[in-house]
Amino acid sequence: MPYAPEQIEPKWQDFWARNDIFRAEVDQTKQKYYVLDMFPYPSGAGLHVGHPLGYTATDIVSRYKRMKGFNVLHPMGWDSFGLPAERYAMRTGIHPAITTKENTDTFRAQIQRLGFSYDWSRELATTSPDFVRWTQWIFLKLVENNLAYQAEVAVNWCPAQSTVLSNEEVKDGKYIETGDPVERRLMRQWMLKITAYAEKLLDDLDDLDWPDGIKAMQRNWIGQSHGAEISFAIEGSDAQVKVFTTRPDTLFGATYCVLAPEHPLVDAITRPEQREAVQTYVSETAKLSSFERSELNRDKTGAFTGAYAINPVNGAKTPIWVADYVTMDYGTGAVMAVPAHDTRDHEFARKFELPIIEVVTPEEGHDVQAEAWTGDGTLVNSSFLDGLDVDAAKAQVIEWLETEKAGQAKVTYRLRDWLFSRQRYWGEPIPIIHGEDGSYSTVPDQDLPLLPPKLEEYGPGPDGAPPLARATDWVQTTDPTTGKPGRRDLNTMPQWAGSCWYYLRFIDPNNDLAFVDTEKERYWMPVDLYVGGAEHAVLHLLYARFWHKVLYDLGLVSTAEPFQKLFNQGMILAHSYRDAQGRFYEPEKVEESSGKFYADGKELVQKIEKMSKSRFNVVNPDDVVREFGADSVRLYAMFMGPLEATKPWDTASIAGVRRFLNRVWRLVHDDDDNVDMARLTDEAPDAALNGQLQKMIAAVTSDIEELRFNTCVARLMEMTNTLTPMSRRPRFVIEQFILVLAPFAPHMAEELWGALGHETSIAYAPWPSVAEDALDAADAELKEYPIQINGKIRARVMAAPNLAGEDLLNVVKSDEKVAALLDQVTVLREIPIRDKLVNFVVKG
RNA sequence: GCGGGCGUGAUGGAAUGGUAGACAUAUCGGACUUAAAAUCCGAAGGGCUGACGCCCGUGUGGGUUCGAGUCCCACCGCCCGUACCA
Repeated sequence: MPYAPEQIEPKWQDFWARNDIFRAEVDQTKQKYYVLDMFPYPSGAGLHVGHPLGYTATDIVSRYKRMKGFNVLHPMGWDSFGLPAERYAMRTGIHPAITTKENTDTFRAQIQRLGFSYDWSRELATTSPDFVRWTQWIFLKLVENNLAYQAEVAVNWCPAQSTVLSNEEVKDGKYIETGDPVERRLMRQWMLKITAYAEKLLDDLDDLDWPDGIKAMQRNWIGQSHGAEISFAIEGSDAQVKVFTTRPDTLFGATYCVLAPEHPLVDAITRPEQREAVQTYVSETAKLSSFERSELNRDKTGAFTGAYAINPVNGAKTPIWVADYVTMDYGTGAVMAVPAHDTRDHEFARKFELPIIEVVTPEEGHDVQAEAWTGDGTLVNSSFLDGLDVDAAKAQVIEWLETEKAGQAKVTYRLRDWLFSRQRYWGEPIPIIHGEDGSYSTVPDQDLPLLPPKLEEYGPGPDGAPPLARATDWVQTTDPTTGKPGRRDLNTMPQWAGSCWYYLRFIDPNNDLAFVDTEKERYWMPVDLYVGGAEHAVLHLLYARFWHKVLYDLGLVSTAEPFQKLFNQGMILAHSYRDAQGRFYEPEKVEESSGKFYADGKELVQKIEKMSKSRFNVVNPDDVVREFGADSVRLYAMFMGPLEATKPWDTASIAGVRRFLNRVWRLVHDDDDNVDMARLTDEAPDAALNGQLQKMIAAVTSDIEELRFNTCVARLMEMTNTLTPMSRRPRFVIEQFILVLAPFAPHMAEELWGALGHETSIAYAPWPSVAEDALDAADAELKEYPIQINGKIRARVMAAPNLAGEDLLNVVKSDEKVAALLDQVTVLREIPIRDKLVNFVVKG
């Protein structure tokens, strides 16, 4: 019987589980290594081949680090609150907890079939009461420290579904599931003060070993900008309008001011004769969705208030307009407009015929009346700033403003506070009790967790109230601190809450006294390697960093950052097939013929796209495991290409790695499936074979450290290709090879390790070290040196390896062919490169 | 617009500034077989040539260098993120 993964894989998975092989405990004598995957939402669709990609990578690192002697923490759990289960409950009446449990069981079984070395004793789910308890406890820490507050904010309201939607569920002003329009509505919501951490979140990025792209996205999202806040007095009023600008140097070029339509001063300053026009404009704007309002190609619109602001620097009267190109949620909600040097102001000024005053000299031939000049230049028309460049003028004008008390330097962030309430059922209820007088108090620690109440129906409550409002008995309660009647908060937390701290709970998942034990936390944190998709680049990773920093400032965790090294696996795409009408076909129904594709007699177009049900191109890992085995799936996932690259899945190509594993099996087994004693020898390998082995070990070791698994697999294949035709195979080489194979194809490695007579699991066998002297001895005989003439290869010379300098030149020049080549020309320069090549620079 | 990334055979991809295409898929040829599958061995970037060989070749155009897929500049194309951010 040949290699049969369907038999050996379940056997070893069972062995690992029964013997707690991957159980991790604090051990101060060993160096720790914490490898974490972004835990999945257990959806009804089951695992997707994208999951095993990242999980295989972290599993290889975990197994490698264990063999290197590290104490490895490698846990898995479930981000199990989520909307699909709730929607399913609304349709069927089946409680989301039931659906969630079923899906989790499916996911767990699918993941276990791939042979990952998780410490399953640490499995957790964000929906479990024990976990919810501590999520709520941390939220209350935020409340206690004034980092959570309630405010009236605009939310996405979907009238057709009578529910609030998250930003992620809204695209182009419509609910992505049904296409129903979504409008803005003011509601009282819980907000988390993430803006208080904007600066730390930005600064601490510098020391993290994260991909530059992700750091850049976080920096962008936080959006720090340096400028000035400037106060403009309003003519005939005590009020002032404060504007934020990054170009205070252009203050002399301000020809009007603009308030956002929602700006609180709009009403107060609008002159009676303009009131009707302004009110009409403001209410028209309010009707627009945020999508319509932010459409880039929209014409500028606005209305004049009739009021004038006084430019503090020169006393100039500038008209105050209301326009929706200024939004209330950035800066101060008001701007000074400098049309000569800002493209948006320029466009507005041209439309409403407002003056354009040049204050920075543009480059030759640029006319600010025709187009704004936003580059550097020399200040003009600006009194005491004349002659300065932009940077000097900024500093100068800020100094002047501070002296005159008309403004000051100011740093503004794009980051907004985090809207933390959802009008949902399947989430952690916000543990707050509201008093009749409008005050609120927190649910005491000993009453946590506060779980979602039992409901008959999971849809929105009466009058569009959140679903929790249906549980009237639950809502009506007594405030345990005051003894007065109160009402529970009707909101739940967003799905992000659990993932903000789950990596801490993995360290100590069963602790009843604390969210994590201090000593264990000190031992295991920070996470040394965190692998997941780039779709969480901003939201999850920013939210988790925020919570972690709050916990750090409260002295509850020992590191300022949770995830030291981050790596993003690339997206996996797949072939899709569609006909001229745009209908998709399942790949099994497609036939290929001379490079074209057909189904039902129609010619199809093949495309590489994201996997999705509607395109019929989703690959289920279970099917692939059944057909090829888990080790093949793992190897293929790694062999496809660089981990971070977006790349297409091609099930046919798995045959290649399966063939490789078949060959590996036969390195040890004969045709009758017995250990092949005839070929396996106890002789030491010759220098060439040992050299290749050592090079392979060195290459795989450094490639694992750098997460370049695709080339690891290629190195393993090369070794096998060398060993396969050999009639005598040194046991030493075979065993070293199996050790290096172990992290990649652990079932195969355990099986062969056992077949060769080892009685303990290969999981903790020491990783082979590289014999440096064997590396040098590798090419004991001859190697080929390419000979270049003026950089082009003209000959090849066989000579001893590792030659350099004069030695190399002498050998090369004594070669007949080289001598002939050099005979006709004048050699200007000789460039011998040690162990590589020789280049002759010649003339004639 | 801004930020990040990517362009290499039929295909996935490899290559500390030093032999471009490792490794694999698909293809073709051979061995084994009554036959097929499996397995093993071999061929293969393009062009010219009977052959030895020669020329061209990593999106395009320049540059640095003895030598560039790799470094620098400009451009073209594609992907991802983000945007009236003052």
